Parts: sequence; C-alpha cells; structure tokens
Amino acid sequence: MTEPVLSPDPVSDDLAALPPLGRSRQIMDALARYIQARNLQPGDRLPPERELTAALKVGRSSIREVVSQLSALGIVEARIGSGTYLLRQISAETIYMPLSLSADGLAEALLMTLEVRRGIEIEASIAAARRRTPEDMARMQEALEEMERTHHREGGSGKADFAFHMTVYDAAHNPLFRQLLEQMRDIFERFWDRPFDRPDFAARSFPYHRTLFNAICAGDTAAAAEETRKILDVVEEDIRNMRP
Amino acid sequence: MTEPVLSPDPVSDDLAALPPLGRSRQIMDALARYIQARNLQPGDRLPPERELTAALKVGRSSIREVVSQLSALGIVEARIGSGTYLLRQISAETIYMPLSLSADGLAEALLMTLEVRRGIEIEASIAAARRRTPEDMARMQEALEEMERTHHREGGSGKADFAFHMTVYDAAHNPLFRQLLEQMRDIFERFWDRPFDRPDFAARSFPYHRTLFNAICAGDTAAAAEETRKILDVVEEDIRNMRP
DNA sequence: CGACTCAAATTGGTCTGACCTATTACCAAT
DNA sequence: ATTGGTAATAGGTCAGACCAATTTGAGTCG
Repeated sequence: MTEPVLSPDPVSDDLAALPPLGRSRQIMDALARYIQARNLQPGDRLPPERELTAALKVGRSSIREVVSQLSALGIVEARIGSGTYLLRQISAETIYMPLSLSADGLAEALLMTLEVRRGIEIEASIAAARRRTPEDMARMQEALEEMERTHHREGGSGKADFAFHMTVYDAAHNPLFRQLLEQMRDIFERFWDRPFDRPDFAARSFPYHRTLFNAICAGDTAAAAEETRKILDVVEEDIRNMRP
Repeated sequence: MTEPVLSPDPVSDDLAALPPLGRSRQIMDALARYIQARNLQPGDRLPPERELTAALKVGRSSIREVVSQLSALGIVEARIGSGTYLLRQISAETIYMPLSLSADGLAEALLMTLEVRRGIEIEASIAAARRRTPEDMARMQEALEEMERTHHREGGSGKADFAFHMTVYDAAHNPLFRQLLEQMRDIFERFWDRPFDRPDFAARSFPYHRTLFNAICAGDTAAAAEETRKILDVVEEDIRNMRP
C-alpha cells in the first residue's frame, strides 16, 4: 500500500538544523509525536524504517538508533521481516527510568526482586485504600468474583489473579503503580513458570484477596498493607520451594 | 596509544557464526565480558568503537547499536569527541528492568515516583531492621554523626544525608535496594534541585534520621517503617511546595 | 619556564548505498 | 479450496565516507 506520509510534521523541520544536544532524544520525541499523531496503540505496527527516514528527514542509521533504544527500553519490539511493533504507550513527555540488577542465581534474583516488589505492592494497596472510588470498588469486586469462580481450574486462575491485582493498582490512582508492577510481573514470569496456575498456590493465596478487597473498601490502610504482605509471603514461600 | 587488543577473546569467535536469535543481546553480553575481563570500573573509558569493531569482529553499526542501547539503559554515556564511559557496573548476567512513566507535569511525575520510592525505602528499612549486623550499625552511626555535624552547613548536608541512607540500604543486605534507590535518587535529582542542601529541609527531616537509626538497631521493623515514612513525607511536602 | 595558540589526531554521530535473511503477500497450478 | 513457489517487503549487518566536538601536542610567544 505504501501509504504516503502526508503530514508535513513541523517536528522534522526543526530536526534538520539541530546538531547540538541530545539529538537522538529529539528524534525519539519526534517519533513519539509521530506515533501519537497517528494514534498508534500497543500491538500496532509502526511504519517501516525507510518510510520513517523520509518522514522525519533523518538517515536510516538515526532511525535505527532510536528504534534500537526504544527496543532496549521495552517500548517497541522489532520482528525481522515483519515490522516493528508498539508494545506500550509512548509520548514525547515520557520519562524513562531504566534499572539494572545483577544477582548470583535466578532464585536469588527473584527473591531480591520480590522484596522490592513487595514494598511497591504494599504502598499501592495503601494508596488504593485511601483513594478508591465506588467505581474502583465495583471493578475490584467483579474481578475478585471472577477469580473465585476460576481459582480451582487449571490454567485460568493466573489471568484472573492478574486482573484483580490490576484493578487494585488502578484504584491507587497513580498510574506508575500499574506500569511498574505490570512490567515487574512481566519480568518475573519471564524467569519463572507462573505458579498462579498451580492450584495449590492459588488455594493458599486467594483467601487473602477477599480480605484485601474488604480492607481497601473500608479505607483501612493498615489492614490493606497487612493483607498484601501475606499474599506476597505466599509467593516468596513458593520461590523458596522452587530450586530447579 | 592505540593499545592493541591482544586477547583472542573466545567470545568473538562464537559471534562470527551466529545469526539466529537476539544477536544484539549476544553482542551486548560479549561486550559485557570484554568489560569484565579488563576490569573496567564506573568512570572508566571503554575502547573506541572502531577498536571494538575489530575486537568483537562485528561491523561498527552493530557495536553502535548495543552501545546505543546501553546508553539508553543508563549503563554507559557517550561523549562526542572524547569517548564512551562506563556509568555503572555491568556483567553478562545483568538483568535490565527498564521502566517508563508519563505524567502531566514534572511535580506530578515526581510525586508519583516518590510514592513508589517510599514503598521501596520502607521495605528497605524493614529489611535493615531485620538483618543489620554490628558492622552495619557502626557504619550507620558514623554516617549519622557526620550528618549531624554538617546538617547546618550550606552545601554539605546533601551528601551526608545520601551517605547515611546508603548505609541503611546496605544494612538491608539486599543489593537491589541500594542499586534501585541510588538510581532513583539520581533520576530524582536530575529533575529537582536537591532540597537536601537547603537548610530548612535538612532541619525538618534530620531528626527522624536518628530515630530511624535507633529503630533499625533495636530491630523494631514497625518503627523503622514509620520513621522512614516520616522522612519521605517531608520530601513530599517539599515537592508540593515547589511549583516553579 | 610557563602559558597560550593552533593544527592534527582521535572519537562519537550521521548519511548513503549495498547486500543478507526472515516474513509476508500474491498468484498460479493442482 | 489448497498448495507451492516467487516476488515484494522489512529488519539486520556491513563498508566507506564525511561531519563535529574534543583532546593532544608541538610550536610559539611572553
């Protein structure tokens, strides 16, 4: 189809003259605006590099540089022969906070990571208990009941657990919680075959979900923190029993 | 000087034949091993791209790609005309956890970030109260007294505050805490002119540092969490009063 | 001897064009 | 309708040239 890039895109004009500072950041912002202007959503394919080259008026090397950086940041995924796909939202105002960690072993790394994640999850629960709206409560209740319906089944409870926690994060009304914890869970599951799908794990952890839900609805920050801690303790126990 | 790369570096041989999967990750690992083998420390300059090209047996584009990714991940900083410098440790086993966040304004972003940071800091304090050793206590006490000596001075108290908190993170005996919080503080201060150096800020926050120290030494996890929360609340207040 | 000047070497940044490989799309033959 | 193969498409790599900023060092002047 080779849809012609019709927008003059004022950004590209600016770019032509500026070598001073952080050009790659400028190109990244231009690309972000380009994506925003076309309202591309996660999952969508962005234009081929050679087309972006023409649209943003920069060499293909420069395009590849920023795409490569976005790929390293987990914003974008390049599939050879197919195209480059958007993985998560991006805007020119996006702040990137790359963290790196080194650990001796996998279980070690997971336990250390879990300790950090526990801190974040607890704070999210506290924020949720403070700021949840009636709509949040309705969404959480729905997800909770779906979880209770499926917790005995083999494969489905993982997704339900995930969905419930997402509603909690959203109830905190700080989008960072969802972003961070979603990404942390992604990373977690990349190195760990999700125990959420193992019935015994679900059985041990899911009672706390309703008490957490009740605490958040009651606005009881201390109880919300405590129930979240219990849930994460089950996860920790499971990691310790792992050891491949 | 053009120091010849004398090590055959078995890594590069592997690379020559492998196009299948994640080549850039492989090159990154090879580069990490290369850095490890030479024992390069943060601040050191790594070999020029053209030299790495020869050493790792890949085109300059590929080298630039991974260096660009490492730059985006905050591992490395390229200074045009000077060289590329190592910012933090790296190894072939390093796990990258890039996070991105979008917010309406800077203060908004800082507050959201601070809420996350608070969760991590509190968990670090709890871990410290559980796992601190006598040596940790000695180090914390020394840093605390240095902080109390300098808290009235104009510029020095920021560094002392930083140093004290680092000893707390270390006392948690989970290196992730130090890594993450160090990086988060870096990012924070990139967008915020450190209030630590403002005397009124130091005056309001530093009393809690001794109570925190006492709680950690006593192994009182609840008190350690509480005092940490108070310190972060002062920071939050300061951000709210900022508004440029 | 010290400090300054300026040119050359060094180094990262960009562009171009070529070629490779994997994927996708399309069209013809069965 | 299914299959099979071919062309177009897209990202990945390489090579060479050139640019711009920095660093280095020789040479010069005070």
